[in-house]
Amino acid sequence: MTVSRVLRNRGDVSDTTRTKVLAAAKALGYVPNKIAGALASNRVNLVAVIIPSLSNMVFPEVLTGINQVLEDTELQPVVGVTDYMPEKEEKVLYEMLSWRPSGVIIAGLEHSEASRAMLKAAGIPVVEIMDTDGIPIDAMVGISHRRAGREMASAILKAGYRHIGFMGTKMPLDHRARKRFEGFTEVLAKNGVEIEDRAFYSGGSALAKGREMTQDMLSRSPELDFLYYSNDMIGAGGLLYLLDQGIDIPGQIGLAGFNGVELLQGLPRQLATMDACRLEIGRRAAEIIAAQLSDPPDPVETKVVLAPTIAYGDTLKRR
Amino acid sequence: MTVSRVLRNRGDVSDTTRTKVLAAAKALGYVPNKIAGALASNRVNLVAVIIPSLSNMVFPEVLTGINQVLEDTELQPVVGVTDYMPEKEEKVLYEMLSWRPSGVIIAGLEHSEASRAMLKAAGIPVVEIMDTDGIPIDAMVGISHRRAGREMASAILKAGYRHIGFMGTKMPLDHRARKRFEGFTEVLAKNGVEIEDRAFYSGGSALAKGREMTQDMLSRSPELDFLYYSNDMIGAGGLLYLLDQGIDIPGQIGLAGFNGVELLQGLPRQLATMDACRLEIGRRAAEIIAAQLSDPPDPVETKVVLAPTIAYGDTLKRR
DNA sequence: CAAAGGTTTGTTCGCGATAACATCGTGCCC
DNA sequence: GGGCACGATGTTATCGCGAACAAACCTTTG
Repeated sequence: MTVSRVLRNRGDVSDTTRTKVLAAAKALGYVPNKIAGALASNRVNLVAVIIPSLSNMVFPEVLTGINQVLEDTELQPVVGVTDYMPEKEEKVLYEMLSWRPSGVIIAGLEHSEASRAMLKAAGIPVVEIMDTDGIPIDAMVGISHRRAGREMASAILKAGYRHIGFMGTKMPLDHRARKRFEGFTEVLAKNGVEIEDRAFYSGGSALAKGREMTQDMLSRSPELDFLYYSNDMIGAGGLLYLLDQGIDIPGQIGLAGFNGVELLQGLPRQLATMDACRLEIGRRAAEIIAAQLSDPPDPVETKVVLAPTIAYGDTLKRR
Repeated sequence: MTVSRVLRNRGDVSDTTRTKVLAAAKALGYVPNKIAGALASNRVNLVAVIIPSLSNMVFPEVLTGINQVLEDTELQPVVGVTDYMPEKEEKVLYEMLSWRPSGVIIAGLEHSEASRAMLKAAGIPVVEIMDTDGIPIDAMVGISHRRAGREMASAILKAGYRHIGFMGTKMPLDHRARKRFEGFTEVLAKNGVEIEDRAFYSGGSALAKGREMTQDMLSRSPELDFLYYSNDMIGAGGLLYLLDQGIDIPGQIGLAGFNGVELLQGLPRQLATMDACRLEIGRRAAEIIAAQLSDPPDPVETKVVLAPTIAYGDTLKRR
């Protein structure tokens, strides 16, 4: 018991025994068994973080934000990846919950019935992140992707572009991309504009795909004067292709992506994009979890809607 | 006990009771407590994966390889990030080991004395990955970065370049980058060539840094005819800059990076690089863990040295 | 129909820690 | 010097499950 107290820094232990215990622990290479500790204390201090993908640049940045905040607490994030598949999300969630984490941060607002039931039944703080177009189970932090789509559409129309092509990923289950697209077309429709060509890809190097798709689309639909990409990577590919071709950007053709990835800063031109507030989302989500778990719970805003900001860069005319 | 048997699919249970149990579990939303299970059975089925960074594109790919293999087993990876800091590695390792994982996959061969002691004392399979220039604690999978550096140097010299500049990250603790550099300079030295200029960066967008640094270096040392970058991202930045400047590549200046990232496929020119076998490393490491944990342990090769292959691309003359 | 043997279900104990409470010492005060 | 308070240390029960063994229940067979 004294050893336990020393190693957890809890309760009074005299300095002499404390040092003796620490010395012995070191000599023996003793590593406490958190499994037993967690069982006995009913406290786990793990936060399950469930995201669709790691190979995306956007989620690692969210993780960074989460880490930054949790580092100052005793909480530790544990990451699970769903590959955008609801069944896998369900499985990962089940696995995670069976470790009885202290909280859950999960991407998106769309989950299977079973997943929602598990989250509700878990009796722990749940923060749904990235997206705010929907009703959260508990807390949420994100941006409105519908609004992001709408704002980009407005900016494009205001700049005078009228013949718009769209390129995105072939991901029916990426609800956020879908919502952006919906918001985008909604504003276009209100202004009597329709998307004139579209293309979707899956797999491969996004940059290379952006190139190819742009080439294909322009040869198919040479009248286009604007290309909207569902992410910056393919947008960057398109940009590089158009620059190669000596096309006037943003005069002849305008371009925009989404995400505000750091990569863009190194391109010959700055691609117009919209910041998805990834780091901030991670931080705020972690803060909500931490606040709800502190004793007594700190009051926090549990429905956080961040405002994505448009970056015009060099590929979208301004008026 | 019968419930336990049903939920773990272990032991004989009649179909009638099995269905009854499953129905009840579902109705109650019962999620078994793995903490208690792990404590009782002394089996955890977690594999600790300890890597320096997630924002790098190289480690996510290793993780993908690990995932691919572990998905077919009952093992589950748990990721810890060290930010290239030995103290943090030590801390993360300690935290991880206190959950008593079934195996450890850890990047690099260089660890603090304490970390090595913990790994040895843990009594579980340990696979050190990425690098093979050194002596592993237990198993290792990777490439020789020294050799990678040497081979690139040979290729560059063979192509006739003699005035070489180097750009890399300011990371004294990235041992693999260091070893590549050592191998590189070693071959140069043998051929009476020295690196004529060098620059290091930290933080920021690698692509943008590649641009800036290349510009600076060439204005400082205009006589250079080859630029060797410690990673593809800054190499790509340099490439884009030089193309902007209308410089003849690979005639006037040759370029090479390292890693073989997918990104490169979308660039206007293919940057010369060397594949680090990231996916393969992840897969092999996971296979070693899985094999050693199967009962009885499958025999596997525990010292796997993969051969990095050079890709000449369009930025390195061939002869 | 009893014994044997297999299948299914139940009991007990312990995993390694912590919570809660109990005990031991020491110093202080009246 | 006795009583008390408080800090330091020790005891016991418990967390939820699985291992190992025990018991109950079937089925088969001579």
